[in-house]
Amino acid sequence: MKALLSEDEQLQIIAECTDGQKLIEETIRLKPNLILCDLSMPKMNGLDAIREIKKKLGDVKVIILTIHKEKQIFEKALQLGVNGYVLKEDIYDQLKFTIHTVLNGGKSYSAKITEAFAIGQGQERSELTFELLTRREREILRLAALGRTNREIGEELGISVRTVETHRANLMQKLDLKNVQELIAFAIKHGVVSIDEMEA
Amino acid sequence: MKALLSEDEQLQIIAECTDGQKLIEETIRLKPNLILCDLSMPKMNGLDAIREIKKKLGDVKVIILTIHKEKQIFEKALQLGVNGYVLKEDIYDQLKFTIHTVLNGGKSYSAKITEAFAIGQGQERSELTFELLTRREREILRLAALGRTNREIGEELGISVRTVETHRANLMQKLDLKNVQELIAFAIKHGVVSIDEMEA
DNA sequence: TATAAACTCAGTATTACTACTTAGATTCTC
DNA sequence: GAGAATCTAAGTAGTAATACTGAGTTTATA
Repeated sequence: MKALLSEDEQLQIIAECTDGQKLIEETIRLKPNLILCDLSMPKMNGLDAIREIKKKLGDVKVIILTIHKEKQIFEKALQLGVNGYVLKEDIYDQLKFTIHTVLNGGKSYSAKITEAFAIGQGQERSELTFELLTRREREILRLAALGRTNREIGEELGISVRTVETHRANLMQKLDLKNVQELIAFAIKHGVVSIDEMEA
Repeated sequence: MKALLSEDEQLQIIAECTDGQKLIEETIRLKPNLILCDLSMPKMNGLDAIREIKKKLGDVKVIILTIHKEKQIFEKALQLGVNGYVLKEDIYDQLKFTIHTVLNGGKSYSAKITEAFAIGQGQERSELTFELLTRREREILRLAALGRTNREIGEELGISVRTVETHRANLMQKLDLKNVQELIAFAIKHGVVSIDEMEA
């Protein structure tokens, strides 16, 4: 997202904050024109941070980017005087446009692709490492990423736990993954699982 | 995403497929107007699946939604006659619009929010459960989601492994999480970690 | 300043995963 | 049909996480 926004010459990203406390500190220090922030952050809730900021620096603009469309939260945000409120689901509008274009017989290719053509960039490394996996290994990668234990995977596929362990060890080695977290990160980045189908 | 697309009356989602093989089978069975698919899928690669489909049912329209802007992949997709190619980064265009509106002194609130107002829906459960966590617990949630072992977390924070275990157990119980996968899913959904900062 | 909340640490036992190796059965391919 | 790749399974050993419990110390706040 940072890379994407940086492409816009009218924008300059001067800081990134990992929690609400840092957000307040950095805002006071750097006095930005605009803050783009989520509501759920470590240490301090986004709305609380914004309240602090608006108290100390009333003229800074704030856009909320969140998944929350709960009335209470939005009203609270409005009371605090936020300038923009973007739902994460809004960002799919581009996709909708493409769908309708295609359904009407047209074609639509991402402009960024053609731009990339001119520059001649692009690497396939990660796609290739994924190709190294066998069918069984991908199946197990998926189930493991979804939170199944080896025992459950074995039951689900009708094979021994030991076999699952073998497959899992092989795919971990092929992809150079060190733990479950990396396995999940890989699975998400390659579309083997989506965040939505993951529990919790 | 399914929920989002379903809102459009002109669209009707008649199937969802978890892998390339099922995609082929279902396409032949249901003969949809349009297929929206990723490139990375279990069992069979997206492009291979599309090749099969285009061979058997030439008139079905296909939109690729992917993170890949590699020249080779896009060219391969073009050769197969896909009708649309959407980069996942394209979908941030809506966000860009809001940013510029706000920077120019305007305000911009998601239309979906005001719609939701009329219906009066919305729940805060997950936001509240997150609030249950203490500062220390959120710190440990974050580090655990990023792949650190309890031992590493202890060293990083200068506390005993046993303390980390306690915090971890407490936060798992508070959030009703059963395993690391759910922990990660929760962390991602609440913006405690982003997929990008996760290794692999 | 009392009281609660948060943070700290450990004992004990169990379960899950990882590393490394070996090896037979099946399936695909040249 | 030979050979490779894949799928299957297990032995052994070690590491990591979880499920309980109990308990002392610090910190915030009413």
